[in-house]
Amino acid sequence: MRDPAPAPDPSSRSHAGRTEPARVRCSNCGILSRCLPASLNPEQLRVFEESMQRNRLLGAGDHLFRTGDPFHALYAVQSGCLKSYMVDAEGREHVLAFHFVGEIIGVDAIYPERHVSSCVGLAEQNNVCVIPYRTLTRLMQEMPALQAEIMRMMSRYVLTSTAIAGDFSAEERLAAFLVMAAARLRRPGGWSGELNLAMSRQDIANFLRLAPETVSRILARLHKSGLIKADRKRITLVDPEGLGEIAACINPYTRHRP
Amino acid sequence: MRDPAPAPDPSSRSHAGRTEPARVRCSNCGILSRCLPASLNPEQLRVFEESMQRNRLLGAGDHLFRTGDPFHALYAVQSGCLKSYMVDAEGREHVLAFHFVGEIIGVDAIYPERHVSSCVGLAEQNNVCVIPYRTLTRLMQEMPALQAEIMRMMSRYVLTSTAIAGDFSAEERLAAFLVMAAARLRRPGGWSGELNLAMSRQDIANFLRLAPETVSRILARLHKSGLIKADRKRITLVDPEGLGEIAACINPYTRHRP
DNA sequence: CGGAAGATTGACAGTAATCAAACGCTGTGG
DNA sequence: CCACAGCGTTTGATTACTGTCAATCTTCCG
Repeated sequence: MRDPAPAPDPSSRSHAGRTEPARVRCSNCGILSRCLPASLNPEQLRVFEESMQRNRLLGAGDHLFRTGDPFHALYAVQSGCLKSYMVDAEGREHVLAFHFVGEIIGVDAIYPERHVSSCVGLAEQNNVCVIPYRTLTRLMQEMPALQAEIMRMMSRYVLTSTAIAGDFSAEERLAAFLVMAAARLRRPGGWSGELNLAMSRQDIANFLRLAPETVSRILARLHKSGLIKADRKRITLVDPEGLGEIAACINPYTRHRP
Repeated sequence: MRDPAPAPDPSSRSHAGRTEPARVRCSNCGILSRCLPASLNPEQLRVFEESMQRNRLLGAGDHLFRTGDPFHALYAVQSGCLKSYMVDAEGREHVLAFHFVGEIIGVDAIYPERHVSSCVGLAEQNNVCVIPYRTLTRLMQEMPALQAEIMRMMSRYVLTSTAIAGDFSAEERLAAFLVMAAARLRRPGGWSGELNLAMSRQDIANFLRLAPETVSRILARLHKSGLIKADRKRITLVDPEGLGEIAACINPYTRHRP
């Protein structure tokens, strides 16, 4: 999330601004291995790059799109962290998903052809690659590897959606959230056990359909149990196994790997 | 669900048996307009048909697949109704989805390459078309219309998953469930307002993360309010508008249509 | 007809929400 | 450099929605 961005394009260093950064070269991107075009060969990768629009750089609170916006493109998170949310008729906010580095945003808008949720940046800098949908579908025709990756990606999306949707206790859901976040933030290189969450307690609560007070209380309880260390947004998984046991029910990420 | 099956293949009348029915011809199928190959031209349709395996005919309680089974194919519901569910470590059953006529089963297994849920028939007869995944991905390459339909289908899957997952009251979720079921069961031809649910109260409860008693109570309450008539599995939506108001929050099906 | 399974209704309990207040960062301005 | 405002977080007390336990009723088959 707010970790040192993995080999960002130099031009994106024109930070602070909505001044559009230059188009990113996937071949130089530090997160290529975890992104959509991971399995493309060099020539395909070049074609894929060519079809991307300029990246968008969002500060904390900047919107990528809002409910009702027409759907034109999917987005890949190059750095940062974003949340998709809806506000219902009663004014309650529902967080549908958090989007970490390497993940794809916007699949829920394909069918309705416009965005049903809003998407906002959480980290201080959020760099997203813009993948025009029309182009993407064309490329899928030519690149079986890309098509396969997209199908996997959407399948994974369904898995994660159904995971938290289940009938689990507050503690189980929060534990699962932490384990999932850890799995999704983990770099191939290894991992210290320390999370740096970009989202607020309120966001976590709205995602897990809990009150923010409940999130605090459970985090405190897990802390006292010695399973985690919770200091504001810096959360350390002291006993991942123990956490995983609590979250045993859920967690597609730990259960099934191809 | 248990409605008169829409123009089923004559051979499927060899009911009662697991004796495999002959391959169904999509071009003759009564639900073609609501199914995956809806937008294919006649020639493409012929090719699509050729690549299908024999249909599977399931009685109530028969399993289509179980957790852990290797993933080879997606399934399209030609008639009947099925549920996907998981049993967690504590032995609780979680219903992930109900599958109505025209809907696709198995997308959550694409990523893990084996089934993470079990799928079982609910109606007395459930006829599902078997679409080998390997073949499907090949056909997608050649048929843009098929590819587009699959992307829409998976997007819709994400939408419905996130709908019920939200933080809504028991009444809101149940109302939304009824409205969604009505929308998904509605024939193009029109509709009386009467539902014939194939699933038990327990199934509904496990899907909506409620106790079966709560489902009963809320149905009774909605009945007294004059919004529905609930007689066992036969539920009539007397005041769909009123129901829709309660479910205002959720319901991708009523909200966004392309 | 009788038994079993599912559905309904009632009484009570528990988890998590709500209301309320205090605490601790963070950033600003004196 | 420190004071203070503002916001998010934490903690406590109480409420309420929904779950659990239990009994009854209905339907469906054997």
